[in-house]
Amino acid sequence: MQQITLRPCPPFVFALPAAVFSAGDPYIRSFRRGVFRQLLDTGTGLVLADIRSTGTYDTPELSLSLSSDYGEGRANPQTAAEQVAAIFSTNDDLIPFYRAVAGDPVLSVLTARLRGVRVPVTPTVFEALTDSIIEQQFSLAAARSIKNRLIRATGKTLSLDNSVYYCYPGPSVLAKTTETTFRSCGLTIRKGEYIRDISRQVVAGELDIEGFRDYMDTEQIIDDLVKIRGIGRWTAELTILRGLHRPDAFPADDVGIRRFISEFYLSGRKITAAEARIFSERWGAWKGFAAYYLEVADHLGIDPAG
DNA sequence: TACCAGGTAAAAA
DNA sequence: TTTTTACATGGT
Repeated sequence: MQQITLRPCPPFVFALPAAVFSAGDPYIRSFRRGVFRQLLDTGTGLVLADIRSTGTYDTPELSLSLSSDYGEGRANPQTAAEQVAAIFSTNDDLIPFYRAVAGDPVLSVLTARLRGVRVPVTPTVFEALTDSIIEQQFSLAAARSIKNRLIRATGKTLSLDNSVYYCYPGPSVLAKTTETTFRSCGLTIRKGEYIRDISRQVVAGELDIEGFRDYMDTEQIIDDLVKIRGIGRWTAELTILRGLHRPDAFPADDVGIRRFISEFYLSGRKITAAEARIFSERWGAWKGFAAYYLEVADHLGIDPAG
């Protein structure tokens, strides 16, 4: 057991995002009694991370308890801490975002109500990409169920205190996952092919997904991603928002995002993806974060007019 | 019980 | 070139 302390950039809230995005399977990801728990793959070993908030809103502090069944020093605790920092976006400075949308009638209310909330981020770009493929077309509830089954079927495991925890499978595992396994988890045969083909390209060194972090231009990343079979613009933009954590990635094709704009700004009038893309320009380089705040507000039933 | 839900590629027209 | 269709599970 090792203890590490993270000091997020204020303002920071922990409980709300942790609660909203716990997985529905406590052995994959859970949030109970103030403790967020997830198994992380550091590359040199698996680490079960227990994360709790020990600071305040303006002087935030996250305390990590890292457990492993590997010998001391095998799994790198610093890598685990970096993954936790990524998941909770602890290094985000939200103030420029809040300043940019201060004149927006809806977001000025939401950023006050949700002050400190960050877009949840996956430890790897690969995870964001496979997540997004699984979520294509389906309701999020259905996608989550399928995702959890895939993690249980293929993810590495760690046994601690008579419990078995599962972590998200990497490309080396998914490259070898059979059609039968994908299908038994509820994926379409087609989606199984997408994920397996992408994983094989990553393993073969033909595709450097994590390397997209180094690209300067978001549009260039979208152009490169949509060349891959199974990835359309929606998947590319969602991946860039959740995996690369770019504030300007805005999945305009998303029916949810279009619904939020419709409900919050247009008295329910439906809009097309093209209209949503134009609408989002009012949020400039922060349109991705803006969309996420609308999503959380919708999820929590917050009425920006009330 | 139906029917729809945070797309995409491939087939058909 | 543009328009349809198949896909698959969970919620209502």
